[in-house]
Amino acid sequence: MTKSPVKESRRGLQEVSDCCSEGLRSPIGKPEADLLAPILKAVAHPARLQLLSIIALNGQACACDLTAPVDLSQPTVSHHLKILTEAELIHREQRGQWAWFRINEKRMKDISALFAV
Amino acid sequence: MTKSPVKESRRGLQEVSDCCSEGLRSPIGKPEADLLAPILKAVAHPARLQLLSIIALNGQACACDLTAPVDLSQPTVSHHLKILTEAELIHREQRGQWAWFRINEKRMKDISALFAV
DNA sequence: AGTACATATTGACATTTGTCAATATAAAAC
DNA sequence: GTTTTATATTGACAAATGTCAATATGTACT
Repeated sequence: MTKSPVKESRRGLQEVSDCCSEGLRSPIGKPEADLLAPILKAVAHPARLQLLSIIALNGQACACDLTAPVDLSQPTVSHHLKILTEAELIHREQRGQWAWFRINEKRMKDISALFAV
Repeated sequence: MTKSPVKESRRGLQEVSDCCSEGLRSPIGKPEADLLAPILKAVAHPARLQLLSIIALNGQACACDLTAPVDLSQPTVSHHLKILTEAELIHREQRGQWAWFRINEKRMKDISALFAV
């Protein structure tokens, strides 16, 4: 066995807390910054903040209930949910014809820790 | 006295914790989201994360020491520092010909609290 | 007032982002 | 299998963002 290809390719946005457990006070180099920025970018949009809030508030939420409150078209909301999902800020689960979303608590904790004093 | 014009106009990015002290679990409406998003946007960039980290790490930092580590041109770094300053994530202070920056601890706490479980 | 140094602004440009209408796909119900 | 309902994808477009070279402004020292 020469190399573990799976673990290597699977890193991506995976383990934020691995790099920056001491928050901004531990040095953030370019690699760490490139890992963190897309996650924060995903959260840095008014509609996506609202979506996160609704999902967090109810523990879970169906996509069908997420279009009205943000006052955007269905495709646009679907797009925002995809961005949140790909940043692993939320989990997606198919139930029948509905898509249900839950908060990824770990990611929230990671972000919170990053800015903790 | 009919209205307080100063307080009204001065709100802007000012008091984040006023709206969202219970984090994502308290409902975030459009007004709150529009208040928060620009602040998070300011932080959601690799170079700006690195800048924040360096400033936080040293307690303070001179602009003159911030160009080299992020490997960008002087105008670009100046631009990023302006964005961080306008989002009130850092404080700017002129000392002679140098610009010094300090972290705005309150803002960090606010962001941290927003994502706290 | 003239020079040297630190930082900011301007203008230009390529890239990315947010949005929707139209369409496609998936899942259930009939 | 056809129809309905929920969600995703595509394609197009305007707007915002990140970057730099060139230039301007500010601050101190002679």
